[in-house]
Amino acid sequence: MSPRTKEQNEVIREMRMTQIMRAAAEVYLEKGIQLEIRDVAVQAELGYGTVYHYYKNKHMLLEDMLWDALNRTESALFPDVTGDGGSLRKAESFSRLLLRECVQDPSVFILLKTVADNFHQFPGNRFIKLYTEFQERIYLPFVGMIREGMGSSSPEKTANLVFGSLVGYAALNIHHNMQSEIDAEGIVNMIFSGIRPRESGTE
Amino acid sequence: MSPRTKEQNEVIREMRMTQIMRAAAEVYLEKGIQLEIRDVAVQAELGYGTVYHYYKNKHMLLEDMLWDALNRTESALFPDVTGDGGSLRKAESFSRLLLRECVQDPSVFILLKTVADNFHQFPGNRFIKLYTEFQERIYLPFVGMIREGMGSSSPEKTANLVFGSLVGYAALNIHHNMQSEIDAEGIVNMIFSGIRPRESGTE
Amino acid sequence: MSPRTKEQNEVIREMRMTQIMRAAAEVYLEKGIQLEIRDVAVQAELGYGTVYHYYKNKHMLLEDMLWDALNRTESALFPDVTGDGGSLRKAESFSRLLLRECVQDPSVFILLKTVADNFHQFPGNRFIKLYTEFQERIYLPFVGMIREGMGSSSPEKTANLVFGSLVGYAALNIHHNMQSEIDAEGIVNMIFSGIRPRESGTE
Amino acid sequence: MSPRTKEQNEVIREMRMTQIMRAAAEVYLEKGIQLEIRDVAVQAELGYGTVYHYYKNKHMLLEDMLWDALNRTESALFPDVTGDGGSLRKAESFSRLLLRECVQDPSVFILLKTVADNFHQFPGNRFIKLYTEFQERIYLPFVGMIREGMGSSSPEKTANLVFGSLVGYAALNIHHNMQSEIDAEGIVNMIFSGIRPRESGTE
DNA sequence: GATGAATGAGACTTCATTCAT
DNA sequence: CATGAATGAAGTCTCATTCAT
Repeated sequence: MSPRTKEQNEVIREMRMTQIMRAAAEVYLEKGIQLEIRDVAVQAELGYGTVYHYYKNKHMLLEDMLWDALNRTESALFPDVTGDGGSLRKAESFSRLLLRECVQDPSVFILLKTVADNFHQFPGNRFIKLYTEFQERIYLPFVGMIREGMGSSSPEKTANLVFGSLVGYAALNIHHNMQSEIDAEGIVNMIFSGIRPRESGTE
Repeated sequence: MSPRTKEQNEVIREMRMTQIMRAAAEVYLEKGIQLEIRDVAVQAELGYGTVYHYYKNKHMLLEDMLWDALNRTESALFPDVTGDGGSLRKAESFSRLLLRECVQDPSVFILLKTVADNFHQFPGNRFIKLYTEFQERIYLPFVGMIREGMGSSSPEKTANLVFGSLVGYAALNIHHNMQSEIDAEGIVNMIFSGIRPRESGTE
Repeated sequence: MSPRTKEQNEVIREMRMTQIMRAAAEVYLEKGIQLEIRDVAVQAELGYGTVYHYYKNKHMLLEDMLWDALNRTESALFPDVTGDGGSLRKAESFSRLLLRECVQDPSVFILLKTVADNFHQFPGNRFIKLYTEFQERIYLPFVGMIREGMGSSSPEKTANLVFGSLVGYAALNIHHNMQSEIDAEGIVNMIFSGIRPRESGTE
Repeated sequence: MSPRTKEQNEVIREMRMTQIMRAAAEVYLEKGIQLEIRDVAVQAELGYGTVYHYYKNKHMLLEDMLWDALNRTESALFPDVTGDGGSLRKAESFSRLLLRECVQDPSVFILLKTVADNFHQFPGNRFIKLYTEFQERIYLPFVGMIREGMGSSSPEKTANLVFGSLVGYAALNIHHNMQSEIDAEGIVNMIFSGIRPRESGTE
């Protein structure tokens, strides 16, 4: 009866959802949590009914977008990070990659900012699971690197400091349309030269 | 003739408006731009009609709150900053004070975050004037200190870096209810040790 | 205890109420039924609390204003009208005076227009009494003049025709700020030359 | 691809908007400018959300209703008017048609009354354009007929007189639920016999 | 799968009115 | 008497969501 096979439909489905999430991220960048489904539909060049065809409601869409971003963040970070070198080097590399992802992928930026802001202004506790997973899959590994690399007594504080700075810096540039100016190398060097333990001896 | 004198009324007005702005800042911290006038009224322990007695609408209230914060920020920074010492010292001092204001005064935090985010998610261009004044009265002086202190070729980039980091760090802590953990001294030292030009000579 | 005698207070009271009604008429001319008590207060150069000191609510104020206008209309018309001459002459004279009152006294105009519009858009049936009295004291006498003057089979229809025309003409001019252009003589002549029974034969 | 074609949707839109405007005119007749969107929706047998689906707000709805009435007024008048006969005959015919339209089509009546009242009580200057067009398309042609027909030195005054009278007469009858009594022939004869220049000589 | 017509919950805002001073 | 601070009922409007096609 159907002129399309199941597989074809599956492909369309996949495509549409990606298209919608991408649009949502772009609109979110502009309007924040106040984004309207209608805006998303316009941005995606779809009717707004179509958005509802794929997402039961606004929050499911945002949630899906953020889960997707979490997955992509993880894949972007870990192949490269888990490598050689001292742990602090890893943390630096991790930070650099994070920043680069932010610039390239709006939804990754949104994820990080949203986590940094503790999902304030997101209603309900729909996002607790997402937050927990972010902690486990992204934040705690990062804290680990810092701990190992510095022997710091409170690696969480340091991690927060780095994480907050990175996200704040990214936000400032992105919201002022200066993505291109973001100097991942520079800021990461700065931050880490600031936190790196004073080399003993000759100072 | 008049039951209350003009002065008495003026005092009441002043008081109420401050009370309302304070309440608004607190609610904003929790709900962001989605704050409802009803919440503000509840927080201020007033009927919501009273809020409308003083502010024509939500945005006028927020605007007034931010102007007020701008004034307080300025007064908090400059008496102390314009002092002795090298310019970089001044910039450090400035940063430290900024962070402390953020912690003590929610509306200052909101101002800084809002400026950093370029008023994205604030509708219309009601806030251009505020932004311009912030630039003139807070940001440019800060850029000046950096320029003098570092001879950097792009003090703006450095200022953005510092400013973004400070605000990002503050946001992360405030939104996770860790104001008390904010280590103004620590983060400012870190940032400035990161940007301070390498001392030539013996290193 | 009171520094003013009862009489003095009575005088003030009288004065204030007139002042308020006058202001109300002026505002009504501009904003219609949507007039706000605050506007009236501004126009009367009083605090809006003061208006409420004299009038329990908006509708009582309007009602009082219209009753007042009714009384003034009656006194303006009848001394002069009940005179000599044929009844049609009286009706003409009546019409002319009516129009002149309209121009000089906004609240008379409002009364006539409101009656012509059957108090549509006035809520409730607060105004039935006023309407009835208007009929008895102004409209029916006028119908009587027409009946006598024309021997018409339906003097009401003719009266409506005249009354509607007068009010419509007045409204058009007043709302276009052309009170000064109102040519009472002209329009009344026109209307009455139109309704006057054709004089037969020898003229 | 599309479930309903663009054309189908266009037809629905057109229908609904007409339905809503018609309902609005009916409600306006009863409540005037104080009409509520809810009443309009009830009258149109639609949810009030649907009204907002088509009209951004109350004033846009009224504006559209009046533009529509202007167009219909024009089409009703001119095919028949631009005909044979002396200009005064045309003006009479024009007046008769105008009055008939008023009776049959509430929104035409509202348009004429609103214009006569110079949009007093309509807020803002949203309606200037409409007023101007009314002048050009309806009023000035009418003034022209009068000028030609009478050689009057001030055809505008005469036109105002006629127009004001017609609208006032219509208003009185309509607001007293006496549409059926409106005697277009009669009042038009009356008015024009009143303004027609006395035939010199032989009468 | 794709769409926009239809809808009402709920937020926003106005403004009449009360009342303490 | 005179006033404006305070208030919430009631209207305006937005926007997420449902659903017929």
